[in-house]
Amino acid sequence: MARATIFDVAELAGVSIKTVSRVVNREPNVRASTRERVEKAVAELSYRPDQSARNLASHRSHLIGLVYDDPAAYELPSAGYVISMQQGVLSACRSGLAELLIHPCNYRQKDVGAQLKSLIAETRPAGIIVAAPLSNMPKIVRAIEETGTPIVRISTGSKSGKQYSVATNDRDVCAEMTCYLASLGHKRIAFITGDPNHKAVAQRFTGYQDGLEQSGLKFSDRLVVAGDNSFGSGEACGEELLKRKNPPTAIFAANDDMAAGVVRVADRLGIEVPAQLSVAGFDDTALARQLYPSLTTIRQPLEEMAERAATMLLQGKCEDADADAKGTEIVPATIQIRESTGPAPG
Amino acid sequence: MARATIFDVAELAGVSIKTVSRVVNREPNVRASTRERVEKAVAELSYRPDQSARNLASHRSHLIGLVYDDPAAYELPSAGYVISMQQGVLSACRSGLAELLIHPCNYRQKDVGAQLKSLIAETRPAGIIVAAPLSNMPKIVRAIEETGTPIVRISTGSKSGKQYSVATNDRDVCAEMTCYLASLGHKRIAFITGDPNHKAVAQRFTGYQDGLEQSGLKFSDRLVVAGDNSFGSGEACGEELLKRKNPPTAIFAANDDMAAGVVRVADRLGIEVPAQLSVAGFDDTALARQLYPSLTTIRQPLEEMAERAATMLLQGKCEDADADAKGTEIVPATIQIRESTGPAPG
DNA sequence: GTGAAAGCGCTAACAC
DNA sequence: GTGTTAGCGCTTTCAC
Repeated sequence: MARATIFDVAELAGVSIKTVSRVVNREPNVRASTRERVEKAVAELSYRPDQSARNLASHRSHLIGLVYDDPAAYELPSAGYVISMQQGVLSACRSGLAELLIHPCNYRQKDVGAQLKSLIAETRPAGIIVAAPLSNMPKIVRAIEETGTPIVRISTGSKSGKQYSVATNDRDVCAEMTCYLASLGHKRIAFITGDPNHKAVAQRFTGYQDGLEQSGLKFSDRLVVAGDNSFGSGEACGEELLKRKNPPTAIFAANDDMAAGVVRVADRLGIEVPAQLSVAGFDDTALARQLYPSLTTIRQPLEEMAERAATMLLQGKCEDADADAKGTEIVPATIQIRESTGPAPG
Repeated sequence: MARATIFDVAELAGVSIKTVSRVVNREPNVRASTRERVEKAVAELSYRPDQSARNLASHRSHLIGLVYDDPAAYELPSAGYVISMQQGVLSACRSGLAELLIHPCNYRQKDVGAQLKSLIAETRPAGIIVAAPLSNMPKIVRAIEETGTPIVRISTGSKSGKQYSVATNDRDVCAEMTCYLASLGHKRIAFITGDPNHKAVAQRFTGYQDGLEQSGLKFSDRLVVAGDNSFGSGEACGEELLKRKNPPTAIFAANDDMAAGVVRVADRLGIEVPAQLSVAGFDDTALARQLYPSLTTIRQPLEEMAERAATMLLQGKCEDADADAKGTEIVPATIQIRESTGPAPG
């Protein structure tokens, strides 16, 4: 049995194909009784509209493209980050009759822009979601914009009002975390910065400074060490900080992987966490819960952010090039207090 | 400027659209000089064939569907598993002009079969890759088979010769790991089993038994405890084993998450790893390297397996229903020795 | 080797 | 409210 087409359904329901199309696409202007007849025919023939035909005729697909930094390009731990976003987009897709096309890409390659344009030309997605840190790279964003495809950035930090984006309050929540550490009696709170390409990570540093100020502590760049977002760099930075004559009593790392590195190095140096040292991270990766002691961290609402982004796209809210209408939705991050932080020693 | 169509290219190259089609699809029977002219025109217009039109006309898409167990359905740590497979499929897609459509699905839902059929009817993928454990579930595999779509199972363990599949040697490598532990002098080697729905995990248990036998140790079901693949169950099983009067000196868990649970519980009980207890896992997740002590485990060649599967599909090797031609490719797993295993105490 | 014509299954624009 | 008619941009015959 060949698969049913819109003609088969129309015939069985005794209507024209246009009416079937209306019903399938949930358009208005169909009498309830007609709608029912059509729906019955659809069910009976287990009719599914062919997406290719649909896309071809309508000049758009029902595909959402999700573009993110290729995790294979360096380390694996961003797996959770990617999966969360995929989940978010997928749940929006399920209620929006769409499918998800994933496209990890390596921004270090010269021709990323061209690659993205090819992808778009071939698949004509209904919209593209670009995740951080790519969402902050002009060459990526511009390449997509040039195709005229609606784009939503999952960004972080800065509200650049030029495009639609979904962001979280990295800065504020980092200030909050810093205040929390200060409230535990810590006076020397160190910060490990991350990959400078990652704008969000820079925002976290600013938030740390805000938090110090709000807590009446004064900022010292001696307490700031530069990591690169990796576990290994967390170990290195942690070691440097902890081997000083007057080491910090709390270390706040710009992501969980680096925080995990600090915990590991503390263990090796015989420094007890949290009795002698408090450690906080950012991201709330699976690692954070499984570490011993489990990590106090900040949960980014990635899944929700991705879902919002996909919904914006599917509702067609991002079609117009009208800059005024564009805006940033903020989905707040939340602090997760676990075992790695406690009262300052002494 | 509207995007170029096959007509524009044909006109610029001074040939018919059919010839352009031949060049683009790498078909034979085109004179080299003609091919060149067409390629030049393609480049000049940056022509990209519209996939929708292509699919519509050819009754097939260039999409590969990847179906796997929805990680949101329970815990997050399978993120690495999913990402690895996606990477593998993507690298095959890049050289095969295809795109990847991901479809996590929850096998606990009654209508998974119908959902899969809808997906297939709508997107008409060139083929479907089903990952373990779904690849061992008849209702899933059958639903896909009924649509006539080529399918490759990423399986594990059993070579069920009925379908094309890519598998790894779970059983053999677990025997090897067990022998390795025995060679370190361990006599009481415990095993933590996993989710019974996961056939591969059952194979691991069989491999453990093989390994004991090969090492001249006798199997005792007192040394076998049932986990459910989660970190928490690893903690629980580890605690049960370690609180005995005559505890095992080595624990081999059917996956890394459970092994991590054992390490954590050992730490809490003041048992040193690996001095007093050796712990081994399976999967080589990111966690394995980041744990302290880092985990001796088994690396599954997931990415390679997924790439093989996608390549099989893209080469059209899975079209015929001829059962004889079908077979299982084996990609071997390898032992990764790290810090969590060492000589037996005493 | 190359080309002409006929669709693929749908949506869009308009008529009724 | 509903139907008619043209395509969308390709691949597929099959003819040359």
